[in-house]
Amino acid sequence: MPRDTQQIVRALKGRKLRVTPQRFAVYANLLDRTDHPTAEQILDDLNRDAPTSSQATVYSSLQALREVGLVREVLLEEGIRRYDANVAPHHHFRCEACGTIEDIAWDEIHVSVGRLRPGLQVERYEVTVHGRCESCGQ
Amino acid sequence: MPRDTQQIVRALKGRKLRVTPQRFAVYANLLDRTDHPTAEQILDDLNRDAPTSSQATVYSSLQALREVGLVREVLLEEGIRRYDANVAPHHHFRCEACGTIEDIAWDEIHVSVGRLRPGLQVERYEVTVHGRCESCGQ
DNA sequence: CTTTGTGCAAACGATTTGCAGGATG
DNA sequence: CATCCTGCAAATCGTTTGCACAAAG
Repeated sequence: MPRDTQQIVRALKGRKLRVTPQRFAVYANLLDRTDHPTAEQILDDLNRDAPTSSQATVYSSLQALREVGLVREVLLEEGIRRYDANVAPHHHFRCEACGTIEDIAWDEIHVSVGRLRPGLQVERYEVTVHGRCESCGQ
Repeated sequence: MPRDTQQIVRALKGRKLRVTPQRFAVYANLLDRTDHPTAEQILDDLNRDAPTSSQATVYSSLQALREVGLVREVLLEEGIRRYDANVAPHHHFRCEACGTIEDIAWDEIHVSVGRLRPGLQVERYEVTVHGRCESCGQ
């Protein structure tokens, strides 16, 4: 369910990215999923019905979107790069059974990172929680 | 500075791993560094002076060590797999400037992961802190 | 002596790159 | 119409695999 087209166009233009159909599609796709897909999954999804974008273009679009801060990379599994259009601070939960990744709202976890050992300047942090999701129960 | 040889041999045997020179070397190397090296860095380090181990062997040793719980994989950067012989629970700090990774003792950070949303069973969690290390100053 | 591990080289999968043609602002 | 982007295919990088030989227990 694509959201407001104008909004996406504005986001891209605002970041000085040319609005090409491919780039638009990649970002729109990411905005409409909460499953943190890999580049390959996005590509497959985009080309499901009709050919929309090439592999190289999806990769370069993701890179561009990441550089301008519209998309972030999520690293929770060995050698797998996932993407997320939710760039607001939040934590992640990963089901050890099925691999599903879910967002955890920032306030759901309380963290107090004092001023660690002297010399380390903290800029940001995030928590990764591992466990079992609802469907994988115990 | 290799630590007690006996200790390493015991650790391997205790996990039912044959004590080969290559496997011993990989684990010893990891025990003696705190920089969370990649497989390639370990390989280079081992073969610095004399050829010690082949690439394939380092990879398979790391996998074996990981399976028996002597080593863990650390994922903090895009597509980079690092290894750590410190398997006790702890957090990580990554300098955004130089990429250095440092361990943060478990008690240095206080986290309260309540029982998130119903259905999610928490097994473990860890915090990743991003910032600047001492040498990269402010 | 049985089983497991090593080394080599080939195979792989994901990501990147070079470049010519096409689209955007 | 200058610049940036796309698509293709080839190149690259880290990791894995198959297999014959060697070593460990």
